[in-house]
Amino acid sequence: MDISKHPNECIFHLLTRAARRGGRAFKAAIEDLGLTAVQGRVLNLLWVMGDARATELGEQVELDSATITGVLDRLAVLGLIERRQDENDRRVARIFLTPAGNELGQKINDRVVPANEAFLDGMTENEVAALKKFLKQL
Amino acid sequence: MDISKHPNECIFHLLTRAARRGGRAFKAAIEDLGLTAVQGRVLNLLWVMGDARATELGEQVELDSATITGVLDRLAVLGLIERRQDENDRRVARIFLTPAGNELGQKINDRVVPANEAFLDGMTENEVAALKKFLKQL
DNA sequence: ACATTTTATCTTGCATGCAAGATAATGAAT
DNA sequence: ATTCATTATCTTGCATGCAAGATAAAATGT
Repeated sequence: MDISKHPNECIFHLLTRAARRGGRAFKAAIEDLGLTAVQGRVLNLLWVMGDARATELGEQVELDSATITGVLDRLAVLGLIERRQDENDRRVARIFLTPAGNELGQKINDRVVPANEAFLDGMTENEVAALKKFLKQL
Repeated sequence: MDISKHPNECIFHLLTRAARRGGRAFKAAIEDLGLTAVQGRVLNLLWVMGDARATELGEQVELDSATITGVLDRLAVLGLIERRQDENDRRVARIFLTPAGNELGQKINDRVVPANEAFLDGMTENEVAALKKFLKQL
C-alpha cells in the first residue's frame, strides 16, 4: 500500500488518531473526579512513584519542562500536590501528594485497569501484548 | 503485569508517548518547510484529497471544529490554502490549495515514506502491518 | 408558509505542547 | 577561589486540543 496516497497508512497519522481516542477514553473514565486526562495521569504516576522530581514526572509522561510546570501549578492550586525544595540540591522541586492528592491518586488507579480493558475490548491478550511491545520500542 | 503499579503497561500512557515521539519525528522531517507537524499533516491531506470541507479535514486528522478552524486560519495566512463558500450549501467552507500550497503539499508527501521508514526502522514488515492494523481498530 | 431541528463553521476560554531563553544552583577545571 | 559548563526549573510566546456556546444556513415537520 502506498502511503503517499493513503494517509491512513502513515504511522504518524495512525499514532496521533489512536492517542487522541485513548486520551478521550481516559478522560471520560476520570472526568467525574474533576481532572483532565493529563492531570490524572500525572497524579496517578505520582501516586505510584511516591514522590518525584518535576523533571522525572515530565520524562515519564513525555512532557517537557515548560508543560509539566503548568500541570503541576494547577494540581497545586487544587490542593493535590505540594512542591518542596530538595534539601540536598536546591535546584530540584520535589513533588509530594497531599492527603487529598493521595486519595484521588488511588481512585484514579482503581479505574486504570477497567478503562484499559474497555478500550482494548475486542483484542486478544496476545494482540494487546504485541501492540504494547511495539509501542514501547518506537 | 499489573497496570496499576506499572504506568508503562497502561495503553493510554503508551499511546501518548508513542504519538508524541512520532509527532516530533514528523516535525523534524518537514521542519525546514516552515510548517508545524499538524499544519503539515493537514496540508498533505488536502493535497491527497484535492479539495475538502473543513469538517472533513478535521475528521481525518481527528481534530474538532474549533481546532481545525485555527489551523486553517494559519495555513490561509501563509498563502497555502483558500476558503471558498460552497455554492450549493453556503454553510460549507470548501478548502482549496493555492499553487504554493500545492507545491508544498507535494514536497511534504515526498518525505512521508522516508520518514515512516526511519521511524519504523527495526521493525519487520509483518510487525509494521500488525501495528497499523491494531492502531486502526482502536 | 412557518416553526423546529439539524448541520457546518466559528468564537471564547482554558489546558496542554513545545521552542527559546531566563534564572539560580551545582559541578568541573584550572 | 574563580571561571566555565551543566543542570533543574521556570517564563514567554505561539500552536494545538477541546468543551461550551453562538451564528447562519439547510432540512424537516406540521
